[in-house]
Amino acid sequence: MADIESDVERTETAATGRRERNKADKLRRIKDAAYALFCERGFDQTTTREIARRAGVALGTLFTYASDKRDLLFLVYNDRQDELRRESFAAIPEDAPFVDQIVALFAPFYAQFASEPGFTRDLLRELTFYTSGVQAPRFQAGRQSIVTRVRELVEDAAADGRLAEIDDPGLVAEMIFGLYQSELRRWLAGPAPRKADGIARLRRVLVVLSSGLAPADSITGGH
Amino acid sequence: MADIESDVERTETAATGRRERNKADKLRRIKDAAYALFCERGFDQTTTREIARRAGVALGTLFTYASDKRDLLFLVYNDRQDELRRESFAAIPEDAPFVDQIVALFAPFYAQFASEPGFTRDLLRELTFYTSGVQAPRFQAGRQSIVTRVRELVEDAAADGRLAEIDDPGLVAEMIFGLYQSELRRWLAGPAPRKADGIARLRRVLVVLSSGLAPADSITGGH
DNA sequence: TGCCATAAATGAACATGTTCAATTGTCGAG
DNA sequence: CTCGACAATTGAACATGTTCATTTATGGCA
Repeated sequence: MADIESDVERTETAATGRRERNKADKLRRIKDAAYALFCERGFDQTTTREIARRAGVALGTLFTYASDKRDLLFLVYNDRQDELRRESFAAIPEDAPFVDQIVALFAPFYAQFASEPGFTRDLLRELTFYTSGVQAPRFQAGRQSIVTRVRELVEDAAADGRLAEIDDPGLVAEMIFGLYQSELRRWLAGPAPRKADGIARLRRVLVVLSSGLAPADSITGGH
Repeated sequence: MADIESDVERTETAATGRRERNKADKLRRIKDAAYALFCERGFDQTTTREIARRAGVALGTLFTYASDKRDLLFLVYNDRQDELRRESFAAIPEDAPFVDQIVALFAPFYAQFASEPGFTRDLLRELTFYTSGVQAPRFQAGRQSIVTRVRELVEDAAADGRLAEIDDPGLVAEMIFGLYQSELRRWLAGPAPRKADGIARLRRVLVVLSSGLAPADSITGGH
């Protein structure tokens, strides 16, 4: 038995010990099981026992990786949020119209959410005032960094004249993020949200908002 | 026994039968107990058994008045929402600046929510994609009627020149409601939200939005 | 008044989230 | 290799939302 384990150990990454590797494996299996079941059945209809069974761990093990069932949702989503954030930050075109930049920033989220609308609905419900779980700080930090990126875009656009002077870029960034969220909710309230529809509505909303943010001459020029 | 019951019946409102009156009494007690406990302990920490005990009914009786625990939240809130809506519609000043009208519309909600921030947080979480419960249609209808009132205010303001021409008043109304909601969430994320702070921020947000909605001359005139 | 049909209420039984004392597995020291 | 210390895992026990067969209360009728 000791020989076999030694063999396995050698074929795996040598740097990490067995304990560490077992933990990582279990975490991976738990995340996969939870995500699959949340998508298949929805958050409320998924039981923690079923997640544990599919992950091949005991029921209690779940609660050493997440503080509670809600936290499992964010254990799963936080990884995805990081990917999406990287992807979306990378997709922002430089020197493009402000609205195009914001749309490009949010587009990857729409793409992901359209593929799993049920999961996203549950997420949007559970993230409301979610601060207690172990995964909460990481989630909230990720979200904050998106708002910060929006603020930077506002500041840059104001600096080079694509937008008018902005008194409070932070306030505007939070307004844009708030509008994005409410659009997301409306979009997901329908039965089968399509990315193109969501993006189109978001653009219209941003155009209405921009009218007030654009330089004065661009407004008077438009009429 | 029959005599006593007859006496009671005569002293009460004669129009309704005993069965109907009993139901109304129970419903009242259930609403009161649920609201009190949701406020005291929060939604998650309140047990249905405790609500039933305080209301003086059996556990199962709760579920003849609400489809589930979440529905109890809206059984309680729907009455309040109706009051708040009446109050807020009545408080809208005519021929006042558009932003003042919107602020007046939402002010009663801020007042109520400031008095029970915990209850409101739970409500904001649970109302997300809430459509299954018996109380859901009434709640969603009430909410829709607020959006409709906002749209009317937009249309009226556009008609008499307090705002610029609006292509899609419905879209603008939904934007305003969306901004109100996101402001509410931010306001309630703090420890002890004060009405004046929430209203002040809402006003600032509406002013930023209005810049784009105002007639062109009022913008160029401002600078 | 006595009786039946039906609405309403009941709480035991079940399903599922969560805890925690007991067990098992891992690592480093000798 | 063996052992002790500690980290990780386990699942039985408990707490609480929900269901439903049974019981109780009510109103109409003879």
